[in-house]
Amino acid sequence: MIMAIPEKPDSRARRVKLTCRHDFRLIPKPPFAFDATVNKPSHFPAPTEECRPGCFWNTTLFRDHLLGLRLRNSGDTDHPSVQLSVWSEAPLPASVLDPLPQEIAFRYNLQSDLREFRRLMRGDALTRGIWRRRRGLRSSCAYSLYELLMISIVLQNATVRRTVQMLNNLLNAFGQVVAFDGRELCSFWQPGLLSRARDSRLRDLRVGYRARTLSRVSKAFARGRIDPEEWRALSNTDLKNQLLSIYGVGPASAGILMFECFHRHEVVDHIPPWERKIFAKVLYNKESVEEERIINDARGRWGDYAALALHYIFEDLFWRHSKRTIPWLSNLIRL
DNA sequence: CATCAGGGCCCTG
DNA sequence: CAGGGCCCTGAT
Repeated sequence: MIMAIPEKPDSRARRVKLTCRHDFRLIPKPPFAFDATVNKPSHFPAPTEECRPGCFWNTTLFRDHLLGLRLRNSGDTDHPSVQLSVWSEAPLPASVLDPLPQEIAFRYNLQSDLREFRRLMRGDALTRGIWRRRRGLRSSCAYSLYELLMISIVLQNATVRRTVQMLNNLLNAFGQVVAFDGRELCSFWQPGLLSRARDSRLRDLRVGYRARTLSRVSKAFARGRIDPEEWRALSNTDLKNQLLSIYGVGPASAGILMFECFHRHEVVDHIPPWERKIFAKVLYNKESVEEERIINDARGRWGDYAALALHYIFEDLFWRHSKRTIPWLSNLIRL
């Protein structure tokens, strides 16, 4: 488990209280592992979310509305059910409320059919046990594409500590502190707000050369020229090309977005250096292995589910690490 | 004190 | 298509 301290919301940020509440019930396709889907122990802690067993809170901007979300497990792996509660400042118009359950179902990939994947996992000696422990885990993202893009950008060429620092600085400067359901979380900003910020102001937030990227991406979103909901229908190749066309998005960020945001479980085109070391150890018991080899082997073993299988292996490792420290893994997590 | 790589990406030759 | 440069930070 990454032990960086999630900083408390800062007094510099504006505060807002969300008092309107709407409730929905979502029924995922079984098997569905609630905790393993909402909580990714390999991720760094973000002040925009909070996680407890059986419950998850986060803020997000959806169709220009600031929302506080709570997902609560009200079923089990084989009979899944999720209570979704949504808080907002004012009553939400139908244009936001109606598509919301679908949106959340998409973000958590609730309707994914895992039968073929299950067959592949159980047919492989390495993943059989992992499937037993984590069956029903999905690729998921609690955030919009824009929000995940901001996270991807602060991940670039940075260690965990620095990523956390950059994100917190940005959230404090441009986000809000959001109170709902008895807790306070940070929220991201509207793209337009960041697009108008001066370069020097961003530099002061210690984001370095990423200032240019953050600003250009925000401009593109503020202009409304990017419609991520349309991109969901694209083929893997077309989607990847669209993502790569975004300024500041290269192979590593495209990989994150393809998998976490768009749930493309087939696509493993790139494995970043840090993950490469971890897979080298887990899959080959070696210090380092060629990226090409890891990718080809994964495709051979898990076919169209190579990315999802690697994700299961990775998250299972971090889940076990959070229960009982795995020394070699501690050494690879560079704070 | 200096130097350097780090969970990339863009741009140039 | 290889490699330099880029902001910062902590490690050496």
